[in-house]
Amino acid sequence: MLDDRKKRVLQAIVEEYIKTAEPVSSNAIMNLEGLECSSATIRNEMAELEKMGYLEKPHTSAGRVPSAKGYRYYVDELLQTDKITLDEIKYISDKLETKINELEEITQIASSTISEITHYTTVSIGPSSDIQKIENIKFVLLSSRMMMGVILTDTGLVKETIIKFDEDITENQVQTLSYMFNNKLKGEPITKIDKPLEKYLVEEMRYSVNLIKPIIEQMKKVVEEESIHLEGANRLFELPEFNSLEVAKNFVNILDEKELMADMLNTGFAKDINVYIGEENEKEELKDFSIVTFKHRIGNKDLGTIGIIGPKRMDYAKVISVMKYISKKLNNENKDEE
Amino acid sequence: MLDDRKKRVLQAIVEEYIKTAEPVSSNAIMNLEGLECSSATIRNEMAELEKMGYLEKPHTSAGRVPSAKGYRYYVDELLQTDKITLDEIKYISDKLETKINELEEITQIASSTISEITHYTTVSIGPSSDIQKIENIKFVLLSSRMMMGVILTDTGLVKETIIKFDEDITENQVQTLSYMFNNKLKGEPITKIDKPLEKYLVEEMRYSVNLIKPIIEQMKKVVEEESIHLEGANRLFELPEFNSLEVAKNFVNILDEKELMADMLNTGFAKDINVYIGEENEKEELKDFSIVTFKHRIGNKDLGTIGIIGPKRMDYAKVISVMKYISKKLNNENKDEE
DNA sequence: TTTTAGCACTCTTTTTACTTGATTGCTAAT
DNA sequence: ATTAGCAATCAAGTAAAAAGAGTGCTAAAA
Repeated sequence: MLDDRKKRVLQAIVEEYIKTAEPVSSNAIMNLEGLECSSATIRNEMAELEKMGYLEKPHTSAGRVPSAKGYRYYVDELLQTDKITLDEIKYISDKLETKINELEEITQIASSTISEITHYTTVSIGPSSDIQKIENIKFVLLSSRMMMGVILTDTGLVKETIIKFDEDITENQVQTLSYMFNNKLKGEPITKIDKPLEKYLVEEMRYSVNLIKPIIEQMKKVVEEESIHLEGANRLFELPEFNSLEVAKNFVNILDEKELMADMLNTGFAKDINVYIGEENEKEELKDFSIVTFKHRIGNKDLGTIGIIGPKRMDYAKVISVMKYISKKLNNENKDEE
Repeated sequence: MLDDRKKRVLQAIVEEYIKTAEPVSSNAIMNLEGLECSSATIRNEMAELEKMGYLEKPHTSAGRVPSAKGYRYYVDELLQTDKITLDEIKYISDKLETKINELEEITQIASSTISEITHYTTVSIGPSSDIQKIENIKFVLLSSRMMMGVILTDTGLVKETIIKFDEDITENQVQTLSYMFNNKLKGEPITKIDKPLEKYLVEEMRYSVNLIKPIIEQMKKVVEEESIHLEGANRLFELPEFNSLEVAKNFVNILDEKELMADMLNTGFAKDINVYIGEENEKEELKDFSIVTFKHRIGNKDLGTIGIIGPKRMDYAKVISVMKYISKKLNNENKDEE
């Protein structure tokens, strides 16, 4: 265990480094609250913290930088999650009060708000398809060979897609299809829309394959589609660590690989807010970054997951404070919706 | 006017510079076809071309680089638009033959194909809303206070949106609304969905404002929404000019400002393919880049506009060749759709 | 025993000077 | 009109030197 002064030194170094991105010297943090002693004393503490693995030295004559272990300790033990100003509270409230028509919009609004306040990049993704159940399916005839399929899920999400046929269809057929699909699928998980269902409908129920096949194919596609939303990709370029072109390129590549991100955000979590610091990320490409994931919900209705990507020296306190506030806000505002 | 050898020298320099991104020396282009003379002779021609404003020198002991005027002359007079290989033709054909469900998809497929072949970034945008007419409007009840509105336009586009109400609505009301909106709007430009219409429906036709207002608001929003699609944002980072962080940051900022791009692509064009070289771009932010816009269509059905963003030394010949081929292909393949 | 002042030592960063190499522009010969 | 030859120019690369920041250790003070 760390004694109180060591904790204070570690905290000061992490916070200073988050602010400046420069290795922190003993001079820089002396005389901070709780550290009213000489730089020599602090140097001694720093040397010990380094020996214990919480700090690192880029080279002999530089200051100290937190190690992954150091950040981890900071996040787990030292972090204060009320680092949010009145202005920020006002800003978030305003944003969340915008009139919302689709639940997906909440995720996007939350996502962009977080990006704006923290100045990091955010990625958001809807609730994963395996947990969603079908509440209602509708088909609408649009023109002689085209109809629209709409799925309403129990999480309040609406997924729609256009389906084209190679032959003309009638309003009557559409009605029958609506009725039949509803009957068959209401209450089932959306992943039920799949090949076996197609087979069943064609072979057992004797529906025309020309009709069923395009429907299943297209609906399956839309159901599986992860709609990934990115916010503030340019923000990270303001950070000094992005002065290395190496890192910058790396980052742009990460953003381009959407599956990677979707993967990240869908990994099973113990808690609603999870922090992955540098090397803790499973993916090699992410080891220079930290990621905080935030599964947000109203009541027990899963709305999706938001991921914040920033440098390892991300302002964890700010990020987590904002998330907690949004979470609270969502659940107060919308209590009546439950 | 430039004499033949000057044209040849200018062309050689532009093409060499496009290939290498290094200032071109007199040595590098001598002995190319049509330039069988000494480097001294070429130096004389280069000096003259510089005096006329077609070339520039980064510094005394460097080779020459084309000026904006040089590129412009090259694009207008020297460019050959059949610079497309058999492999590329095959690749494009394959891509365009994918089964397509929505017209919007064509634009995206064309856009990504162009990006893949040229290695530049592309931005695409659907047809501008002022030219589209309403072919059909449908409303579908989703749940007691929620319905979906679907607009089918004459360009084959489908725009849909979710509309929420503060009070319960019945299947009957939805039917009436469907009928009425269709009656009123069929054949009208989609921009007709606007405040005045709301006013008319509420005040003259005596519809409930609680019903009409959310509909108009939401439909107006979805109609005005420009869906911008980006492809290959990371490709530009392979180019040597992106080794300057300055330029890289600038580029990421451009990508983030979607309105800027939409603006660019919607600016009135004389021709279907337009080239804007560096400073010719109206927006300050774009002066280090060149942009080629491509308005593509099937018959006279406007499908949208694709913009290619690349460095000033973009391979104009390749880009324009690909566009012309796609344009031809679209109109042959889909002739029967007309 | 803990804290602190003092100072030599280390290593990066910045500065300066020097060398190399590519390319031009000019002159004079072809 | 073309070309060979060569001095002049300037970026880019290399090496050495100086400056600066921060530590770690020692010995004295609290």
